[in-house]
Amino acid sequence: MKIKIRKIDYLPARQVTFSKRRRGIFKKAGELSILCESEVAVIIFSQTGKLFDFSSSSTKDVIARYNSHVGGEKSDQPTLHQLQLEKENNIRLSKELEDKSCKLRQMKGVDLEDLDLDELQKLEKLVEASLGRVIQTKEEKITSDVMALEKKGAELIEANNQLSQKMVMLPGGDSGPEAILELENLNNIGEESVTSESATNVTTCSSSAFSLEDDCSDILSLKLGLP
Amino acid sequence: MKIKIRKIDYLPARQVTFSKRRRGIFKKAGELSILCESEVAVIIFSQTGKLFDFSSSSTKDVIARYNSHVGGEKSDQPTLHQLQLEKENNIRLSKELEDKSCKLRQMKGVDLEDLDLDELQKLEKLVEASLGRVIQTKEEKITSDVMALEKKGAELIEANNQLSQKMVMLPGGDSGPEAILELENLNNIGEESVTSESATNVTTCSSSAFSLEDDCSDILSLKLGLP
DNA sequence: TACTATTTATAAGG
DNA sequence: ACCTTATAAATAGTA
Repeated sequence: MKIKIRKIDYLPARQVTFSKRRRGIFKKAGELSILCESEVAVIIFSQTGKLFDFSSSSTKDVIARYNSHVGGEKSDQPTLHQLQLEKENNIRLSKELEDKSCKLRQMKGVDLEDLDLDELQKLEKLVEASLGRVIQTKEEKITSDVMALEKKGAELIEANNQLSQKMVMLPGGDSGPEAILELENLNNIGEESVTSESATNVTTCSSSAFSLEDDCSDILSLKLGLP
Repeated sequence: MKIKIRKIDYLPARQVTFSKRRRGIFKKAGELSILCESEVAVIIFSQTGKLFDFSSSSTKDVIARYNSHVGGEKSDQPTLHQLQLEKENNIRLSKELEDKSCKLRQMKGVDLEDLDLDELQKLEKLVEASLGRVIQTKEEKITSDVMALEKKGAELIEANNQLSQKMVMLPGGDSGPEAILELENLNNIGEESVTSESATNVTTCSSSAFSLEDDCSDILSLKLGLP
């Protein structure tokens, strides 16, 4: 009764064998998955194109797992779970963003209709305190900027003095005196364009609310009347 | 030598059985595909997660055929592109959130180190203006709250009067007089708990910054000494 | 589908 | 991992 493993020509016999062996394989697959705690899927298409499948869990899951193991190459398979996570993340972020926007608007003193009196008073205190800190920071900034300017001005004057001393020792050079700047000239430039090195790492917060479109050239680029 | 179909506890035996039966299934699958001219794929993940697969043609092809047979359900295919979109969306939201957080902190007067003088001055003006609006809103609120209170107080007094008039007409009822409240009593409650209907739709902005944990019971729930 | 003769798979042990 | 062997299981052919 042994048979050769080659196509069974007689159709009814083939159909019977197909059905018997198919059940046999499914049974073996189930046994394997239980005996060895493994995940198994069997997919069979009959000659007529009919689909039969068996899986210890879910054929789709096993296929997904297969794709994630095999398919670094192309296909989709970081799969639904990941997509779900991303979507949840998205929803969370949107909520946080909405919350922050709401608070920001309230800090700006708009959209206050929904606040009750107690909240309004707390908000007032908050904004008041904020204003105090801003003013204090601003004043500290002015102080330090002025000090930095004075220091640089003094250095410039010193440098200028040294330069003009060298000038007068050169033959035919009488352009020296015009290059000398006094300290007062430097200080009077004042609050318009004090930025020297502070505006470099603000890019993290591209503040469109309080624009930072100043890009004044460095005050040190003084044209000393030199070639 | 018959065995029960349940997990083999002894690891080495399990491993041996796994490999033997796996080969057995693969052999059977190959035989079936030849004998009956069918397309077969077997996918097995060992307990340790290792993948073994067999197919009469190509496991991927069989999976593709499986998906086209099963997959009218849209679940798996739109993923890759969609996942990409979700991720980009996520990144965008994160950036916006960071930006909003930064601005919010600056509005609160912290993290001002990176601002230059010009920006600080603009911020000061902004906060100043905000404070003005908050104060104005607060005062409007106080006015309208007080007016609403006065109106309700008047209505209550009117209602009370009508009730006590009915009381005196009833036999044996002398609990009437204590229920009467004067307008002054109502107004003196004042700023502690004025919220009547304004705190319902604030939930969109769960303000932890300026807490809104007031939940005072309605001022209208006056116990008139009735049964 | 059911039976049975036979082959095949495999559990246990070396 | 590979053999052996006893036994269980699968199955080809038949009714």
